[in-house]
Amino acid sequence: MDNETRTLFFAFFNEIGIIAQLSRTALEARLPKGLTLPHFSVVNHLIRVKNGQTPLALAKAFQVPKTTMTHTLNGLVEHGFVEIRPNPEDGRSKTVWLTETGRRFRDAAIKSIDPDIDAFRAQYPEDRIRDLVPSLSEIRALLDANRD
Amino acid sequence: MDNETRTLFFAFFNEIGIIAQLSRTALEARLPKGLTLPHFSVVNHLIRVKNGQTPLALAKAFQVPKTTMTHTLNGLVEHGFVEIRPNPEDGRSKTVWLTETGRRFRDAAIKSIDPDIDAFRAQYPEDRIRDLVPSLSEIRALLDANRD
DNA sequence: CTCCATTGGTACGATATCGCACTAAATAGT
DNA sequence: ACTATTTAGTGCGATATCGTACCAATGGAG
Repeated sequence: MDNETRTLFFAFFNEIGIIAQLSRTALEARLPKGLTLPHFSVVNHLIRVKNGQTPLALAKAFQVPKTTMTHTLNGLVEHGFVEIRPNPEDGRSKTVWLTETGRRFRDAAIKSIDPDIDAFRAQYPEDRIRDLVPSLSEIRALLDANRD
Repeated sequence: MDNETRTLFFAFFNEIGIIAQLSRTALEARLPKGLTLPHFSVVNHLIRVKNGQTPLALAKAFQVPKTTMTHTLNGLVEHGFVEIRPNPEDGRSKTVWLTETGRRFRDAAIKSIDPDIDAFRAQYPEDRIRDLVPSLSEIRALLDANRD
């Protein structure tokens, strides 16, 4: 393979990786101690997408192994942010439901993150982000499909 | 803040996070067992950028805490991929040098990853990636600068 | 109905990541 | 020169991540 091509793709995925790392760190700095990006993401997902999802559905939504999701959900249960109930449609499965405490946690997190978004938006305009998302979404879907 | 704005930025960073995760997993599947993306990245960096860097310089290049870099370098030393020598210019510091084994590891890794890049490139053309990199690079630099 | 392959979830162990505290060397201020 | 501060690296403990093995429920084939 052409070396410049390889360098280009490495540079691309490298930038992606560093942005992921920096944004994650920035977000976690706003969360109460002991809570991580996955904790916030799951709660946010339950609000924005659908409450009462199964653990496996959540694991797939975030592209993590199911054991990792089990661990994340245990943390959320310990904090009282979600409740786990049996799945009436499948005895092997469970469902995950937000609690009022979980909603308050999410609202507080949003409130403390908003200023950071504003600051970032002032330096990198919303419209430019809007232009990037479809490309990234397509790339994400391709990588996901290529995964065996 | 406008809710749609917030959703947009969350979507953006979410796509970034998932791409980072999927690409990392895909790369690590090609590496010998026990070796991770950071291991490969450091070796690659020593070849592409500069041999004989200090651990702290490497930590900064990859935006990880220095303790994490210490851990990664220990793994590389155990595999015989790098040698650590004192830094003649600073008694507190060290320098990291590739070994011949390390070069071979890197060459073999590249060879096994190239087909994946080719497959991806067939679905998402190189030129579109080339267009994305400057924006991502700018965003990475902004996030890095905003980090206190 | 019985068997067997598949599926959802967890227990456990290995290891990656990272914050905190510490040491030793370098540097700045006086 | 002397002291205080900063800097490079490590030891250690906490915890996030993930692979393997396992169990229980499901669903399909006969």
